[in-house]
Amino acid sequence: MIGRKKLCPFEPLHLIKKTFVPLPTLNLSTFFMNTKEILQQHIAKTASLTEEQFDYFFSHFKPLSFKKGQTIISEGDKVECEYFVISGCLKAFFINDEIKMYILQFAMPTWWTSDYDALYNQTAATINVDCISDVELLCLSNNDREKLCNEFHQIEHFFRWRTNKGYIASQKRLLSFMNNNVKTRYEELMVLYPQLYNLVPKHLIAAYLGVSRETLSRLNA
Amino acid sequence: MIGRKKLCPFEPLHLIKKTFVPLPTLNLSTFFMNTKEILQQHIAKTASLTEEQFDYFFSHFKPLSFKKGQTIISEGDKVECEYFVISGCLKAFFINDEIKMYILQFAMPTWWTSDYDALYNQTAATINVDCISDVELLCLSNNDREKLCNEFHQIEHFFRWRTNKGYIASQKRLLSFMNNNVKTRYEELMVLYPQLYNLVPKHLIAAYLGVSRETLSRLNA
DNA sequence: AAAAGATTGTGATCTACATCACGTAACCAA
DNA sequence: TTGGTTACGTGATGTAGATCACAATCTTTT
Repeated sequence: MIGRKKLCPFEPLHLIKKTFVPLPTLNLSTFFMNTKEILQQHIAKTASLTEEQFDYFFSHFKPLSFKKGQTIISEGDKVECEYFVISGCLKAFFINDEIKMYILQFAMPTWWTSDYDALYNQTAATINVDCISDVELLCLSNNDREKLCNEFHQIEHFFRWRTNKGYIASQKRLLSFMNNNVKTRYEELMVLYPQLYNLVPKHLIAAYLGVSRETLSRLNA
Repeated sequence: MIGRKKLCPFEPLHLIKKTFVPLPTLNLSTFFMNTKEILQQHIAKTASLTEEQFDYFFSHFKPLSFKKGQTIISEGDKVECEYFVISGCLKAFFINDEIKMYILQFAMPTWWTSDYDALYNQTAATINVDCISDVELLCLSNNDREKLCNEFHQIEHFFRWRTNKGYIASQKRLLSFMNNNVKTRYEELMVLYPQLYNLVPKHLIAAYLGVSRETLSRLNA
């Protein structure tokens, strides 16, 4: 665990008042599943694969473990893979003039992350990905994804839907950025992902919201 | 044509100095193609369909014409279709508190537009789409898209790539929003789409950049 | 051609957020 | 336990961009 443990003021009151209840997004059933089952359950929501097909699909993923603070993609790298998060939390971020950091995405269990621009267009990475906590990942290469999409219609279907969801979420975030002030965006984020409140330090939340850590700190008053 | 006709200061100098040259993005060959050929050429870039398959695909599109100022999607509507632009220019926008407008997308020829959140999730529209100029569109229903994606692997492939490109562009715009000031964002937009300089009024450019029209106006100084 | 509406520029003032500076508390490693 | 690092709060001050107000063009309609 990283950051201080405090009650998240954005959780519904009944959760705060009662004794500890598992956070809704920390799915306990997921916690006891193995890596393969986690991916299988994730895929099954949008694509139907036979056991054999899924085994074949799964055989293209490489399991990886990283420690807190380790880097997975650095600016300038050739990007070969995308990553499916089994446990832990990553950040995908951009560093401006070697000074300011902007976080594009926190990647939590069952989320996918990479520098998709660099990955699809085979250009050097412009964003970085590193580990906010110890993490377990499944790594899928760009070539294998395209091969699998080509071999199985259902897999292409899955990836269309995944990207679709990402696109819609990205449009919403853009709108929120234009339309709302920092306080509103912070509240939106905390309502959507209350686990972030204790999982990541506040200056990273600020970097996600696109404000200074000082301004974020002053919002509580 | 809408807006004043002035030389776009963001075009390369040699284009400004010489007598009129067609803008690079106004593809003259496209101009003389018919509706079906425009869609066919667009699809052919990412999917290979036989003539019969394309005819079948095309038969699901409904051609529509609108006049400048007409509304295609209003907030609160049930959204049934997405639109492929043949000619003209649309804007997809959000209105905040019945006062401020934020433009999510200008849709130009061979671009697709809709309220994708409402379309995919079958919820009421939160964004509006209307016509900045007279437009010709091809309309494809959500049901037909899903049916076609299911029937033809290559069509699902096409839509995966289309969404993918949109996702990457959206992420880039988000980063630019966090990282750059108005002037830089304006210059980026004008370099990417110089035709917008004369095609749409400046207050719409401002609404796309997320600033007031006054601030945009003052940038020239 | 005249009237009405849209588009754009510009001054004056206000405000949300950034930046700099400093202090305190929690965590970690030896 | 101690010393170093990271996280976080808060005052003082600076600034990009918003808002309000008014005027000058340009475009469209009648």
